Amino acid sequence: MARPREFDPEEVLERCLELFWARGFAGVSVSDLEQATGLGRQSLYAAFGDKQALFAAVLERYRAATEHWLAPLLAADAGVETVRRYARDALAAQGKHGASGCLVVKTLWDRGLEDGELQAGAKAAARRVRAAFAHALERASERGELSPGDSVRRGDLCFAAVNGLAALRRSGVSEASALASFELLLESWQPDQRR
Amino acid sequence: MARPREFDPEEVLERCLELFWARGFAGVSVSDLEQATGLGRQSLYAAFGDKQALFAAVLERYRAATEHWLAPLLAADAGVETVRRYARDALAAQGKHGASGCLVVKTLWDRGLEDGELQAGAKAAARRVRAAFAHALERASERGELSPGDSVRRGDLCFAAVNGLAALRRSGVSEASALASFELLLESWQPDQRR
DNA sequence: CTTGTTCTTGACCGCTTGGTCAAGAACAGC
DNA sequence: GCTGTTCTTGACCAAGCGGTCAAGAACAAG
Repeated sequence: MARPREFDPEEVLERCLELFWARGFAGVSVSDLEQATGLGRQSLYAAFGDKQALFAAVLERYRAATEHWLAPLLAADAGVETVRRYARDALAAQGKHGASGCLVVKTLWDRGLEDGELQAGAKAAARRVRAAFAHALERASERGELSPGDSVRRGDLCFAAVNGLAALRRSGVSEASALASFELLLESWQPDQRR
Repeated sequence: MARPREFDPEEVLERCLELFWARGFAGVSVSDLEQATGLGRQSLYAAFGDKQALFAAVLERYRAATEHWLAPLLAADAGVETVRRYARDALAAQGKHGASGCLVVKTLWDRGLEDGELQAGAKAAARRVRAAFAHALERASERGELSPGDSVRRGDLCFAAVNGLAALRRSGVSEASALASFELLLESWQPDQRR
């Protein structure tokens, strides 16, 4: 029995996500958020709490979205092609959002967010991604798509490489070229490499 | 015929480098710089210009330092071991400086430094590193340490991986473990991999 | 229509930011 | 020991920051 909200919180979070993703937590001012969302300041604060809480909500939304991307890697039929597709999609998504790399990883860098809460969440999210890579690669090994090897370590290398691709792109490499570099990684583990 | 400076500019730049490296351009306030260097504000501004110019000087210093690290990769006798050593040293250096990744790459991310000047310089520096990797890998291929392949693309992958290692470390992976993952990359290109 | 609760609007707060100004301190050249 | 130039010190500035407050607008329930 009161005045209803005039905006859709999900939509607002989406706008905020774009900003935070592109510029980082510290790089976005509350005024920027007002402008991007079209909301008044008090509306934002009443709905989400302070800036850090808003960022936490945004990060959670991002995490949920990536969870969807991770699903194929965690599936039983995951394999090399799944990893390849993940890298391609991740690269494409970053391209659309200003080639900013993974928001979770960016959060790991960000100082000023050292309250532990967010950092711990980001670390956990990163661990999930690494585990998903490891799982897919392990499956691929079992199926004979890859030569036998330490899938966990390979997963970590994939994680590092995928995140490094963002740096590569920033330095002026095209999306296609960056992806080709990543392909090299998967190819090198093929068992039947040209005999 | 005037009052001489009471501080060593090089030493001051070194202090500033530590700060900028750990926290990024926007994450360091001029007051922080005063405190870290022990200098008054006017001394800083008189000697280096504004904050951005100071950062540019710091970045140049960093670039010069990495140039020294790059030398072995560009030498004629460069090979797999050289690349391995570079990755190890880079990882160790990052460990000492708060595991913050390469300052040049961080600069590429940083918005607010979009004046073009710095970004262009950072891009060029990144390109030099990539070229150095490519050179070392090409030499290694020629010498038969590696299977034949596209050294440029391999170099880019090395660049991505090395930079991704910083992300790996941030997510909680130990230095030794991160290095082991990188080793995997070099191993996978060995021509005599177990037959 | 009235009432009660929530949302919205916009002014406002203290604080920090990057940057400047002016006066005093310290030295080189004469 | 002057004199002139530079360096240093510390106060100061406008602007932007994250966050709060109070009053008005809009709706649901009675």
